[in-house]
Amino acid sequence: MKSLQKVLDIIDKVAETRRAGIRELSSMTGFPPATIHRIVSTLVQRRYFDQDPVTKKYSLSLRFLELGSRVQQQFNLTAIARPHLERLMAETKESVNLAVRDGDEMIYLDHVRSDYSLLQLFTRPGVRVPLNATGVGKVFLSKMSNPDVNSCLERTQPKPRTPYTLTDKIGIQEELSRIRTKGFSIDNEEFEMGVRCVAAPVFDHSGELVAAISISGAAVRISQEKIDHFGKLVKRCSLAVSRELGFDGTNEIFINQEKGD
Amino acid sequence: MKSLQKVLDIIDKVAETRRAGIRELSSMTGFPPATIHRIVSTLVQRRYFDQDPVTKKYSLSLRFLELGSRVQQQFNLTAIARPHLERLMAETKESVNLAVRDGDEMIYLDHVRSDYSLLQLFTRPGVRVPLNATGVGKVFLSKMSNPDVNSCLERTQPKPRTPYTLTDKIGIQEELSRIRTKGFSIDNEEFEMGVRCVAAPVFDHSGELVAAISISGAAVRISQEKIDHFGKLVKRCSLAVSRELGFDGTNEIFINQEKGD
DNA sequence: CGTAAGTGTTCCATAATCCGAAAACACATT
DNA sequence: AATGTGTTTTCGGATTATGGAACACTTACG
Repeated sequence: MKSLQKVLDIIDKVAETRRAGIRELSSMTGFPPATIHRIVSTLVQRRYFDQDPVTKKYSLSLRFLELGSRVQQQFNLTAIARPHLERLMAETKESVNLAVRDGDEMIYLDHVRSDYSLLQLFTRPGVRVPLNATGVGKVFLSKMSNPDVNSCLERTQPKPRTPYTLTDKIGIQEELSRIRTKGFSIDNEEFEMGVRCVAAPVFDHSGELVAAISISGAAVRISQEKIDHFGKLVKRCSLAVSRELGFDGTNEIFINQEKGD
Repeated sequence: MKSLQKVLDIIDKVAETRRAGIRELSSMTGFPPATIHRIVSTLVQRRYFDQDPVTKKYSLSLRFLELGSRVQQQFNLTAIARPHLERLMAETKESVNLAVRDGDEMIYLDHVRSDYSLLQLFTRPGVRVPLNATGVGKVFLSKMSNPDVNSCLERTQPKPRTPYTLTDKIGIQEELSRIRTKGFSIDNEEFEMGVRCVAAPVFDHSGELVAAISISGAAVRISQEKIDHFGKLVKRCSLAVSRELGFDGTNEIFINQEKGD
């Protein structure tokens, strides 16, 4: 389906640039303006795109917000987790997030913002973050086999986001084995300076890892001593969600479950 | 662009049904299975659709959540309004919503849930509601001319959602003129039994109506006496947002500004 | 004020691309 | 093993997308 490929290229480019004109899209994609115009005007007619009447530039319409909302609903995980996330926020006074893996990235499904903290990590549902530099991502890495982890790192070629970001294989392997022992992961200013996270896994009825829950907040408030306490709380919360999904084990299936190569 | 029309038909149908197989889509759209398959497999390849490996059914992927999130960000309105919405929630202890008009419907951009109320109106960002039966929608109707209101009602043919829903032109015209006088609109169990809303308009720098903010909560808690007080609060809040958008008038531009036919 | 440069938009002959009936395939269920 | 479900592949034909070129319109500049 060659023409559809072009359509999706255009949608991707418009999403990247937020708003773009026909000529602009033409030079980015290499398709002639007439082709772009035909595709884009169909998208406008079907209300998938908006066209600014004065600048003539095109942008994604609210239709995508609507469709995204549908997708979020389909994950009844979100509905199940909500009350637990709110309780965890109340217990810790820190923001709480729910994320799932999508390919080589994590994608946030939901979050409960702390009313107490001023510093907020930007985790709107739909935002993507790397696996290696986040608490939720490392939870997923820790459940993968060593070769899988390596090939994932190969593919994504993670760049250090802060001086603390782990990017070398050996460092990451050590970190993952620590996570498997403790049952929760820590992001110690590895994604954003000044922000620490503590994250734990959510399993479904079959014991499959389906999501991760994290507490995130200013490093000044999440001291080293607090981390173990928060780890306990986030594990309890994620276990409660797992239970509602029909999981009958414990978080401790992590322990001593080193993934070999 | 005929083939793109088919693609969008398929996306629409999958969004409606949440998940669908090829046969199912074929009978819904009238296109032969081979056509559906070609389109859908391209969408899967480009990660716009997911295919359940066991049931083979297709669904919208997280890509749509991502794109929807982008759209929401583009409305920096959301970012500007956020703190005001939170303050309004704190003042009223009721849930607060931000919505914009999209065609003949309203679409929610953001909401702040009350921690105090058990009964919650379901207003996730991206959800659509009719213009005539909601507080936020009536704000937009009240800024339209009578003929525009009538033709909008003609197009949408609103169905009563509760015994209180206004659907006749004369009743609505009276209601709109009341809104123009008061500067805020009321949804008195017109959308959902047991739920009352109070909504006010947000204007941009050019004085154009761009959004509406509403307080929504259980009718038992939002008594008739409270409505005027809430009206004052929601007007103050929406005016504060309007000011941040560069608006230099007052909400009272509604008053005595009857739209003629 | 007029010319030039830049955009979005429309047209149309050409052939590449999409189409869809039918058949093959995969996989449960009986 | 047979039946029924639904998915996937094939392939010749013609519908449909293509893209160069012309047009309309706005903005930038001398």
